[in-house]
Amino acid sequence: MTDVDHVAVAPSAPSQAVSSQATPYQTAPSQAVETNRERVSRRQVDKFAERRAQLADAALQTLAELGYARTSLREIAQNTEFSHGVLHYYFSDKEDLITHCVRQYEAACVTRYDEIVASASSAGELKREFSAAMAQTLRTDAQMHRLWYDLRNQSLFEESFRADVLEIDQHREEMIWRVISRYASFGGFSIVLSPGAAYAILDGLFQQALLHHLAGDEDAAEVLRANVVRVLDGLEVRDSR
Amino acid sequence: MTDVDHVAVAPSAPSQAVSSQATPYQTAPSQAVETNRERVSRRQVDKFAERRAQLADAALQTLAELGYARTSLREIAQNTEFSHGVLHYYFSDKEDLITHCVRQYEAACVTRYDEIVASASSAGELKREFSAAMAQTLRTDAQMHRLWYDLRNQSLFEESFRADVLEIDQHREEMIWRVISRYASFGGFSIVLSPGAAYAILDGLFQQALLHHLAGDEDAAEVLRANVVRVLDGLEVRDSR
DNA sequence: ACGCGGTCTTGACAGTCGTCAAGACTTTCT
DNA sequence: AGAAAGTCTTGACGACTGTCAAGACCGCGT
Repeated sequence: MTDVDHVAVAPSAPSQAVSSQATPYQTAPSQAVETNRERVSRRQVDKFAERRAQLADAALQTLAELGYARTSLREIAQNTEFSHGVLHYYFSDKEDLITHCVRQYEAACVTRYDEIVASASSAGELKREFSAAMAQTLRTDAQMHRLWYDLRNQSLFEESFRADVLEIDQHREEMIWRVISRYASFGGFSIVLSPGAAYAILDGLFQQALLHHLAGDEDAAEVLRANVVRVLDGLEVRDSR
Repeated sequence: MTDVDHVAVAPSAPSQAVSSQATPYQTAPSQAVETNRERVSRRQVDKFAERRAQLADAALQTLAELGYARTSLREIAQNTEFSHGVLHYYFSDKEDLITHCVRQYEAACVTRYDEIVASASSAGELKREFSAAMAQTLRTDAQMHRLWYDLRNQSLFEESFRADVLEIDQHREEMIWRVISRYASFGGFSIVLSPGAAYAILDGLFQQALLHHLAGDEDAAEVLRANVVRVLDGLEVRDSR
């Protein structure tokens, strides 16, 4: 009877969570009746979303290890306590899984420097801590960063990721701009560069450092730090003439 | 007898060209004897190298269309008048083919701005023409550029391309530096940025513009041009204080 | 205690991949 | 012209891929 819906798309209650993308229990139904069944379904939906997130995490780890081109669903499942079939229980297909991965990645990456912005109390301190944080995340999270660049590059060929990639890129740009504009307000000058240009410049420096770092260049992080400082210095000088 | 060598690796005379990577007829043998056979072998080697280049061209075109992850040998052969088997006659395996592609790509890309450097007669002219040329190649050669970024990214995961990628990246950096240093000497100032940093910054701007251009943003090229001008202006101001 | 719905495993499917052997065709040399 | 070497096609192979159906398992509510 409902076997097709059951297996192919998703189980009955959580299926709404899959298709509508919004947490289904926010659309409050008649609350007086059936509160019990409602609570149950909510618990199920939570559990469903939780496992989805867990599987997407494993997928992210696999993607960061092997890269997009060499990552298969069976390989992802092997970084998991489950078998490969479970992926099609929680995701409609591979594209759905990777899209979910991309969105899940965003949450962990887009607020990276915000606490530095919040805690710094001078232009010099912000400059020092921001450049050091970039060098640090290069050393610590190189795999995740190369995954991001890999996925962003895929979006140059495959339309399906493009919207999500552009959205994440926009958020990264805003994150950088929060740093830059705070830096400018500390220093008492304004910025000639647009937010987009500032982001592109710092991203270019980071990407180059990532390449050299992964190629075994141990100075890459330090060079990156120095270059970031120099770029920030350049912004400062530019407006104070 | 020599069937294995014959088919799997390469034909007898040109096989040296495949394995030794250097043009075999540069290692001049005894020239007095057998000049005839020598001339023949040379012609064969030329023809062999020519077809290799032709096939690598088709592979480059396919890679630029589909991206590394989705390019198969059969797909490459379909952009060709030959069948898929011929690729294993001219290349030992897929890695060999793509490595050859990468090296062949380099030749066509690394001298892009040199004539501008040669012909410009002032800092302003160089700045105008260089930024316009970057915008122009973004519009015209977007497919090839996204291929380059794709391959460079693959080298973050796969060691085999890394050396070639780093070499090409180095040449691109030098190409940019020829522009920048010429620009500085026209303007009568020196540059604070290292060649690597200057390249990374411009490359970051270009890559961002490429993403937006391929996403349908028609202003991307013009924005790139303006940003490049602004960066060059920044260099100029920096040292003249 | 029973049954049902959600969860997960197993095994298979059709398709594609890189690779390679066998042989047909073409060019070149003697 | 015949022989030999080079070139290319054909078809197959084993491995791997995404997908999915069938059913086993398990915990919960009744």
